[in-house]
Amino acid sequence: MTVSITDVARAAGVSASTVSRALRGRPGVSDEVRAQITAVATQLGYTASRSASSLASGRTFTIGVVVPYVGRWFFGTVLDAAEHVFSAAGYDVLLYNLGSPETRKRFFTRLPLRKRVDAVLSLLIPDEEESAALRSLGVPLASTVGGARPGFSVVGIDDRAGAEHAVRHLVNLGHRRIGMISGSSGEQHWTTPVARRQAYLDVLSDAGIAHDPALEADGDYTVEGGERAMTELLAATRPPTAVFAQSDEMAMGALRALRRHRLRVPDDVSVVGFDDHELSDVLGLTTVAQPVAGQGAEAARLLLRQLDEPDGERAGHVQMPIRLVLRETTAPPSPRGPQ
Amino acid sequence: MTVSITDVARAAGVSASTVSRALRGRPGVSDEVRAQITAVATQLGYTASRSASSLASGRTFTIGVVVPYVGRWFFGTVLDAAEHVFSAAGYDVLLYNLGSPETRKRFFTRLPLRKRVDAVLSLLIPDEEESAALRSLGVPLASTVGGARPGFSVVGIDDRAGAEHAVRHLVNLGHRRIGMISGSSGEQHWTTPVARRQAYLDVLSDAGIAHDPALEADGDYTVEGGERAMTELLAATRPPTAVFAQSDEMAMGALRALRRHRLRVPDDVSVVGFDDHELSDVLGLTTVAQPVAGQGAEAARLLLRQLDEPDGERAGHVQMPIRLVLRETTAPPSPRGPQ
DNA sequence: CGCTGTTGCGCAAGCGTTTGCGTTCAGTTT
DNA sequence: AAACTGAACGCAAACGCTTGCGCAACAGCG
Repeated sequence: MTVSITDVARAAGVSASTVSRALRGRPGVSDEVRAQITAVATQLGYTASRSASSLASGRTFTIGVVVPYVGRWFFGTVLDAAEHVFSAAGYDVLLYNLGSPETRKRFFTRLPLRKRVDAVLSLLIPDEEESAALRSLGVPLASTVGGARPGFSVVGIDDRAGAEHAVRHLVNLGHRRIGMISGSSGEQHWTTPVARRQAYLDVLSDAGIAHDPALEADGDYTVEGGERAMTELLAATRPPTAVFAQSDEMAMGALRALRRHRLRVPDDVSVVGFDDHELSDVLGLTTVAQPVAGQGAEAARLLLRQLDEPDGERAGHVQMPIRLVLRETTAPPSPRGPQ
Repeated sequence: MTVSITDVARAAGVSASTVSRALRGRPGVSDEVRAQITAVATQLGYTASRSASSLASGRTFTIGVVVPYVGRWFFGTVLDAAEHVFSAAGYDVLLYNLGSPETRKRFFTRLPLRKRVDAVLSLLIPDEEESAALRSLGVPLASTVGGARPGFSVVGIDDRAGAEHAVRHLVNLGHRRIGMISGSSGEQHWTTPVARRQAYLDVLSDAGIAHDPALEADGDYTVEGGERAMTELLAATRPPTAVFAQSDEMAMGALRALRRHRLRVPDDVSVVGFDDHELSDVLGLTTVAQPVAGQGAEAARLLLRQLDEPDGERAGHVQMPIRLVLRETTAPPSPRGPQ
């Protein structure tokens, strides 16, 4: 039925061990024999059984990638880039999409990737317990999206600096009433929203602007959430003349809410986002750009490096650059204020 | 080091075969013994090695999913939904991201998923040769995105009807000069762009409108391509008063081009897209909605069904519903025309 | 010309499961 | 009471690779 290594061995007139060594570039095979074997193998359409070879060798040549939502632009883009790096290095990727709390819980208790992967890339921030579970796999770990944990290589950005850029930009334009649409504060161990908020507070304080809690709203990192949050902010006694959204998706929701309220952007209200979503350019959204695909690729490379040098087990930590991208949703405040 | 089936067997005072049968719910084990074994197994944190069990049984309990670009909204969403169905059924998914022609070629010649998967879901349209390669795997096959091929279950939509809705809507509004931004016509075997274009031609002809080749441009299914295409159309001697873009992403590019040309939408030019991208709502884009996640889930279910009934090998064919979603980018043509 | 190194290859023992078949034994049937 | 059931379980042979070790053959050295 399906051609095995002994078929190749027989056809080439050698032993199975020699075929194995020849095909994987191991030493101990003369050049002529190796050439002959590869010829026979390709002619027979032979591919080594991954199950068998990983059972025998202990290496699986596959990487587990866990993601909260593959469908979301950010994660899809990171995954895309990481997958390219992995597959170029001969690794397959096993994808786990852990959107709902139940799947997530089930995943971490049953740990389906035990003995199935050589490394794990996590695009979600594991809590203390989850990261312990991952560490118990005994393989190199990496995660994007900040949230350093012991045993993990992490690649991320300086959230604080990014948010500072965004808010300072608004301050520099002359805004004094600056709102913020924050990410979900649901997960405590997830530092990004906290860091960005702190930057917001710091910049305001530096500029001598009193912090008004009525100018903060939670947008849950989604378009709809951003729309809701913006609507809330507009309902404040003295609505903001500018808002900083902690993600572009929320900023887009904000734009939508503003349009529904017949407010002009940036004439009435300025908006600045965070991420540089692929469609932010289309919308003309001013935002803090971070290298999303770059982070995925870098994290993948970090893992591969750890796989190559099993002794130098040191988990890396890479900080990627950010920059403020000026587009068309920010401008000085209108002299007559919003409305 | 890591706990194996014999460890469990020893701890439970039974043989490995009994452990295997007990844990997988096979008959031939008394209830008490089974309970005892499961208790011991969970207490020891035992998970069966996938490599070993698939080597022995031939079943891998993993599904291969091949995708052109995980990063793109459409594919990411389909994948997301499919993954949920698979993982709920106890299957893992092995992801192959085949963006570039080289990776794609390498994938199909080396076929890394030979003996690695129980089924394959393809989100790209394989050409004759590629689909033959997939068939040679001897496992159930399914694909979304139309393009029926022998041996494949396919779930898709009525592209023709969808495009007809879109174009007829523009005709009904009173437009006579209707442009089209089409998808890449690069791949011949890929029927979607052809079907949508045919619908466009038919509706025009039904309405007694002469077809003007200058009103067609290729947008390559990307935002940038859509922008370029719209720019081309606007450079025509008599530019269109409305355009039908074969995807929302291209429509968004078109919106961008229009804004750059200081043209108002829908006052000067109407735009209708196709897909109902998650951000189309934000942009107020009128479009033909198709159930994207639904298609992924349905395709996954089709595959699982084939895996369950290996005798009833019949490949299914599912057509999902579409509908025109009216938003804010379409209106009757302005009396004074564009410009 | 014996001796030690290399080099190239085959042998066989795993790797951790699954599964067909054989055995045991309690419970039925004559 | 002997013979006959099944049910419950163990034995051992796969599954298709990898890899440590052994063994030739042959080179280079004194």
